Amino acid sequence: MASIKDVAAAAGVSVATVSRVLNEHPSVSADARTRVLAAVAALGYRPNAVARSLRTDQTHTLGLVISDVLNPYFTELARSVEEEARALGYSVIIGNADERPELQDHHVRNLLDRRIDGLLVSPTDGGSPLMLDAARAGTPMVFVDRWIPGLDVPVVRADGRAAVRELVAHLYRLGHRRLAIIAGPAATTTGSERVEAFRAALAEHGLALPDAYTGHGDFQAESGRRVTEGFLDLPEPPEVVFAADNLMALGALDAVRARGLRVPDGLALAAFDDIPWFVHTDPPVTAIAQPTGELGRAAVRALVDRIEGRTPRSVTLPARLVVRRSCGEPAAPFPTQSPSPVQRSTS
Amino acid sequence: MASIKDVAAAAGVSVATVSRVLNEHPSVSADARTRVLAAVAALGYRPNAVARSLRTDQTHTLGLVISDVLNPYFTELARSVEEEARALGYSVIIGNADERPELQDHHVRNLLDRRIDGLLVSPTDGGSPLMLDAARAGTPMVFVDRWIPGLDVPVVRADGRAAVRELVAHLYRLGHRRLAIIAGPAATTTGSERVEAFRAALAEHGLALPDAYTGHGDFQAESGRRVTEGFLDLPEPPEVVFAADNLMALGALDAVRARGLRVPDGLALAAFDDIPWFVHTDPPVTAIAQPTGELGRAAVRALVDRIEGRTPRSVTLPARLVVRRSCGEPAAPFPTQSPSPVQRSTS
DNA sequence: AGTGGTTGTGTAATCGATTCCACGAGCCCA
DNA sequence: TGGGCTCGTGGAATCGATTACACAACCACT
Repeated sequence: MASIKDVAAAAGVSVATVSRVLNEHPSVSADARTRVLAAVAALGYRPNAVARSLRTDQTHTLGLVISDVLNPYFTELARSVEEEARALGYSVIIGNADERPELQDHHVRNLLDRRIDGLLVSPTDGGSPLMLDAARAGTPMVFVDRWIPGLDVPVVRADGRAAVRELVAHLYRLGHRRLAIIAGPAATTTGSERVEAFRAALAEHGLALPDAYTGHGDFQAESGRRVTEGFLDLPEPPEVVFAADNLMALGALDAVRARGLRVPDGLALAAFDDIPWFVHTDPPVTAIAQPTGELGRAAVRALVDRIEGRTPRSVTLPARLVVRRSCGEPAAPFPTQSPSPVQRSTS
Repeated sequence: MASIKDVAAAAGVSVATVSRVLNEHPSVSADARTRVLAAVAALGYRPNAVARSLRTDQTHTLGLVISDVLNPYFTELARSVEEEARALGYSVIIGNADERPELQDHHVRNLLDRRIDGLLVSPTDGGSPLMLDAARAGTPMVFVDRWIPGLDVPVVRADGRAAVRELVAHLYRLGHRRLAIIAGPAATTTGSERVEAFRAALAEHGLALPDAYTGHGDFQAESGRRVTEGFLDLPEPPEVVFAADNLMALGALDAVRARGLRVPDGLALAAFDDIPWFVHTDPPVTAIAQPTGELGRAAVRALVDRIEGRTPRSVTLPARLVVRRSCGEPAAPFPTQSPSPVQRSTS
């Protein structure tokens, strides 16, 4: 593959001049410029990004470490991150942690070794020494969706509390009183926050959240199935299960179906994170939708601000409830007189 | 961040010795080794992968350009690719082409500029000059799922012909005679092959595939919806629609539902590519399942063989039919006496 | 004692870019 | 005419690693 020296030789100039042409430095004569550009075209020359990075100490690359690529929420996030990064002149290397802290560490280490310009993380745990050190050492970093408390790192996330209150109000209105939750890992902020929001919302209606109705999952489908089976085995099973993410909801759906029960009569279901498939499941699933694309874009903007010397801002956007049929009430065929801001999907 | 010079100074040796210790070169004294390792630990030194790549001309990185990240098939593929690559000591940079040739080109160019060791591509079209040149110039490359004819590049893919024949036999047995297909772009191999396999299978039953029953989609949901609406507007609409990928099937499901019809009574549906959600849709969707994980792993192995000087092999694995309820017959509650190798899912 | 071989180490070249600095040419103005 | 500009250019240092080569020290043989 041709290098800058070959181009310089072909154009009859020095490598410095070639570099200046390529970087649009003003003081290059028109004559030299055309000769260089001709040589570049003739040789099919492309600058070696590795060499450039070594010299300039910038890779124009962002690292994105997400918790689980098979989760459509994170896929959509990754997509919007890549789009916004591309628009700003950066590429993205994605690391999939699969909800495993040691894999997350592997990717963070790998990305740091590659001298990425900045790191976007949705941590699977409270943070390894590696990540904490990197943050404190000044590696540009932004947390997205989940975060690690106590670090001076901007956070871009959705606030689901209002939507969870709406959801609980909706469930209460439908007559449900025994409400259970499948929580995520307590080490993640989204794992604990969603439980707290749910518990607080229940309290507003004078309802408690007993331990037996608090299942511990890991944000993956299998745990949703396992926890739901436990609920169904209780002497007094819950009437509704609220899964803290879409994959655990999928597992719950499996478990209900495996018992020969139906949603919502046997057990009603709601989920955090809305995805296109929820419109088509049997029945369509009531969910709390995050503004995923907006979160990804905002996270990239914050990170690039940090990298380029501007001051990054944390961003919190509201999530919203999307009512479908998995909790009992058939979606109204026409707008009801409901004064609440609950949205109804078209499904 | 500490460099090799800092380590050398701290350990009281030359940079060459540090490098030897790090690369496990045999002729280093035990004494020097321990001093170097101590300095490495004390400084928290990590080798700069950028500098190393420049010198060795290897990045230990594979590029993966996929057609659409939002398609669960490709997500699963990407995941297995990353896993296998990691096991073999490589990282992966994913580029999402979104079924747009110019975006595909952008990513290929970007990856080549970064001097990735090899490229895994699932082409969205017949191949741009850039990609053809790279292949001919000797860039290690492997095609996965889709390929470009006429290039000497190994191909790792699934052969769906047998499964399509089984599907058509299944549909015929259920009494369906008017069968339509939503094809992918003719520029992709999977776009044209699936139509050909379908047409050939129909011919075995004495059925034709009229133009009116051949819809042209682009592998994304919206096109599935549009084509299906067209089918439903025909004076004599088809009884079954076979979507050439899962997203177009999702679009078809939308279109059917929007008309107030139901699957399979209003219109039966089958899809190429099976995904976890198809078990939970209303009704569960009959699909042709590819051995996705195996494909991803085989593709990485072929590419790494090529990179490391061994001779890569093309691989073709069979796809298989998974019968569910979207074509009419309720899944049998117990194994039938069917002598055919058709698999039945547990849904 | 001299020869040859092994072992451990350092010096310096190298990868492909960017960029500081020096220098010559041309111009303007005093 | 000469001093000070600006402009265009090339030489060379530099980024952080790897590695060819030279060499010193040591050992083992003849």
